[in-house]
Amino acid sequence: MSRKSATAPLFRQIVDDLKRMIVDSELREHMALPSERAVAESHNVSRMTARRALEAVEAEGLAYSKDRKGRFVSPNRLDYDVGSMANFISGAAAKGIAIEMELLQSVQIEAGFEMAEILSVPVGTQLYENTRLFRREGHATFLETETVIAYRCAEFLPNVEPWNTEYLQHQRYSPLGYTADIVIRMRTLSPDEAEFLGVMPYQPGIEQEQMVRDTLGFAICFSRQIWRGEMAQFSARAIIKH
Amino acid sequence: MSRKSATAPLFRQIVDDLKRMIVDSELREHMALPSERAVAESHNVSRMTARRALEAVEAEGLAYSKDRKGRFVSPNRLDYDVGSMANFISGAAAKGIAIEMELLQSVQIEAGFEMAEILSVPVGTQLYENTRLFRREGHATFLETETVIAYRCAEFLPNVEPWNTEYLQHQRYSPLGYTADIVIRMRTLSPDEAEFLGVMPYQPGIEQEQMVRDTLGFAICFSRQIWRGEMAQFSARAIIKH
DNA sequence: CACGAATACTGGTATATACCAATATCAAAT
DNA sequence: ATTTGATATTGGTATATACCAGTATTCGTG
Repeated sequence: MSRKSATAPLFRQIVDDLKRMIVDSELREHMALPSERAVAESHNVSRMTARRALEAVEAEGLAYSKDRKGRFVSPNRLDYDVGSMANFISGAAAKGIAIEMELLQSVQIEAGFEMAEILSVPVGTQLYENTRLFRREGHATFLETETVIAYRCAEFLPNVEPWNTEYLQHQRYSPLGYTADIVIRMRTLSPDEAEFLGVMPYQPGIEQEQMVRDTLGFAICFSRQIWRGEMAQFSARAIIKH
Repeated sequence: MSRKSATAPLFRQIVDDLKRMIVDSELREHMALPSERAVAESHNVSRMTARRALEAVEAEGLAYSKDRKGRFVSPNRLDYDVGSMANFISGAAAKGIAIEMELLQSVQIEAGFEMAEILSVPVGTQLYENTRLFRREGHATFLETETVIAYRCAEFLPNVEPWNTEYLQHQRYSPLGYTADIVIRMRTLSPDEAEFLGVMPYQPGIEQEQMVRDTLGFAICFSRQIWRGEMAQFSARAIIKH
């Protein structure tokens, strides 16, 4: 209401110009946007105003920034089908999308209070914690931390030494489950997460939690993903309960 | 990396102060945060720096702003269980959460190219389009636009005159379906949407699309929700396909 | 040619200032 | 008691300036 009667703010006009350049494909994926100073000069505004425009484009998910390097056009979203997460990577491959997975850390820990609560196990239970970074065409997309109950791991994979790093780099435990309770919400990235994902800290992203259970409903593992907001898209099929 | 070795930026320290005030419950839901000028004075910084801090708190979803009124503490998230959306309102009521639904618009239109594509019907097919605003304790939370194929509506509700506004105000067509294909992603709010939701335009929010089908897989209706980002939380149960 | 230093450029932070338009408050006039 | 109008406060926009710390390039030296 109200202000829309007046002319649009200067920086919004610049945003529109920049967006037009992107949708018209003058600028392609991962190409650099003009710098703050360049926009300031070309549009005859102060650098702060140019900055606001570029930040707005970033906030809309059309661009991402690398500290002191510049701003770049965001690639298309990556769809994550929560119903076929067991073969997420091969599913994407079938659509011609190559997903790279990097194992960042794999440690054995004891359940603290919070994780014991989540997994319904006693405090001190042995757990495996695996952190993986997923990229698409070299572009970091989301980060996953998976927490598996150790003895359940042996139960499902009797032939595999669970501490086999080679194995962990190519497989995930999630496929072992039968149901997954999923929660999706928006939140800002911590500085640590932002660093791995190559974005500025405190940018909004999307968090997805999965509680994976067996057919009897007993917990197997819990995983938490944090996605770059502009890259995330989740799809699912729900059976409507009447 | 890099900068974290140095001391944190001034505005981040202020953000931490404000966040502490919120989590320590010095400030409760919907209470006003200190104004930009007040923060500037109390922390001995320029107004622009105070503003950056308050905007960051807003970006993190802990506060929302009303133009020229101030910034206020965000309420808790509202969970939307996509598996029981047929009785979303009564489900929330069972948890002690009162959801108010307001019918903003209800029109009969003909399918354009895009919607015809989505619903797999010929261009020109009669459709009902209903727009509803959902609030919790008077606080706008999400906006829904539902597009129903008119003749399917009569099929499922033979006893109800579909153009009965009274009915539309209290019921939704979605429950008529059996499966729903759901897509969730983050995007910024258009100025129109922002106005209905009472937030500043171009703030990030979460969009949820639902394609509701009958048991044979034929389309019944398509609905699109846009949520205030800090209010949104989606939960679902997936059956893992092997 | 290879290396390293100087240089230009980038975004991030921070201040000071100015004006606008919407809102809220409160006192004066009716 | 109600309306009106002045005033203070709010966030939104915009400029000009300054400095910092990484990054990329270039150019001269060995």
